[in-house]
Amino acid sequence: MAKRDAGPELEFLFSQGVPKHFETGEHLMTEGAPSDYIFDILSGTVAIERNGSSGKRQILKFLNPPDFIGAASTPRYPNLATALTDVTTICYPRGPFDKALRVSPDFSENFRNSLTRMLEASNDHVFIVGQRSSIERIASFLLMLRASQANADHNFVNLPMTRTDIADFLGLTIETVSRAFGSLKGAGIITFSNSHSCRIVRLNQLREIGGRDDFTENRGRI
Amino acid sequence: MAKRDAGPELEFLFSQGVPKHFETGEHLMTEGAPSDYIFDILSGTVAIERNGSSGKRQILKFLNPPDFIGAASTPRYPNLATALTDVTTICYPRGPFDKALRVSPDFSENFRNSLTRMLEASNDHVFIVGQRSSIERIASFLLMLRASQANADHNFVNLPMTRTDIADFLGLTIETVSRAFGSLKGAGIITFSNSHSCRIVRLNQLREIGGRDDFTENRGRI
DNA sequence: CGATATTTTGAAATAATTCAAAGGCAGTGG
DNA sequence: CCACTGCCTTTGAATTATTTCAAAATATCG
Repeated sequence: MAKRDAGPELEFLFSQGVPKHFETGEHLMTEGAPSDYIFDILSGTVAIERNGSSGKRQILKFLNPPDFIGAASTPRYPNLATALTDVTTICYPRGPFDKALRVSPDFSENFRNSLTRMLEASNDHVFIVGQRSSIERIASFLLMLRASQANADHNFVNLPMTRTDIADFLGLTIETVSRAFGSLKGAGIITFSNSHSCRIVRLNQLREIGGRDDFTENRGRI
Repeated sequence: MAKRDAGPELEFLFSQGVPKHFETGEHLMTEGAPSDYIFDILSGTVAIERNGSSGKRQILKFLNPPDFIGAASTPRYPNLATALTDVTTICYPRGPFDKALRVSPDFSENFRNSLTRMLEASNDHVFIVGQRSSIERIASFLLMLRASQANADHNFVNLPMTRTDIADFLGLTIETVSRAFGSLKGAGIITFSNSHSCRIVRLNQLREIGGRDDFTENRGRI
């Protein structure tokens, strides 16, 4: 989320922020609810998901600090947001938020840039799910997590979500996810201490499998 | 694209617009090229695509009037834009465009809403490719085209793109696309006059298969 | 009309899913 | 502290949807 450093309207917006806490499994917003709030994530992991009429579930994004939720331009949220861990947020009402967007070009530009990044992340997601094998998807996924987690040990990756969540994010089943992790492990590319965290042992091989060059962060660059 | 009705900066921006024409197969922009221009599409169909290192191709979006291209916040375009038909555009340099975004809250809001809609369309895309069978993907695709084409005959759908393009959009092969069209035809749900246009005969059945309720346009609504 | 590219159809191969069961881990209560 | 319970994950075997490879049919274009 765009950070505080200018203007009385922004000061006002930030003064309107209310801390909100969610426990694992709670919904920050539900499909069809009025899109009255925007949440700035301070800690924890949130899944944005869509539940199809046929019972299918697709996770659209995993969000972590400093992401925010509630970009919807529609009057109601189109998707469901679920806390995968304990989550703390600051919750801003949409009124002052929109006001700040209109009044502050800097704030507006920051928000626009965030939207663009989310759009590019979605494009990456479509590419992964549309074109890649299960092992490649898992490799890309691990690389994405690695990039988004500023761990002291860069090759240690946290997996706060369940296998079901990973499967629903990557368009696979939990069994396929498990087998893909298994074959990366078997190839000596990653190791597991427990099932919710792993260590990348051969980063270059993982990058090769994951197709590092195919993603936004690494394209369109000088 | 946000349309003209206010302010001197917008007047200036619009005065800077240059008409550009592209023939089938030409690129409006290429991966890694400086993102110096934004194109307003006046006619024709453009594919935004990503070509993976392994030779895989994913079409991220099919764009038609009044869509625009070049939202990239990065200094270089991350994706490739290809004209699928003859395409006419107005090309705006990024400088005045960004200036207009900073100066006009209305213009900025329009652009932000466009970005949000694109993001929601991407989310739909992820859902389709991640969760649905080949026939369901084709059904959704036909419904999307139907919605985006304001044809006099609402159940007549143009397919300006090739089967390869459709396959690369839906994460399938051309053979699977062909077979899926074949089974919808066999079920009497659609008919073909030629391979680049079809008629929806049983819209409700197509909607059932396509999962109409699962998409942004039909959710988050009152 | 002939040549080339695109689309459709067919048969075999394969990646992923489904169904089924075992293994591992965390929390609860005795 | 240990056994029990329930949940999540892993592994196995069979099934299936989609892909791949190959060829025929159809459309497009000079």
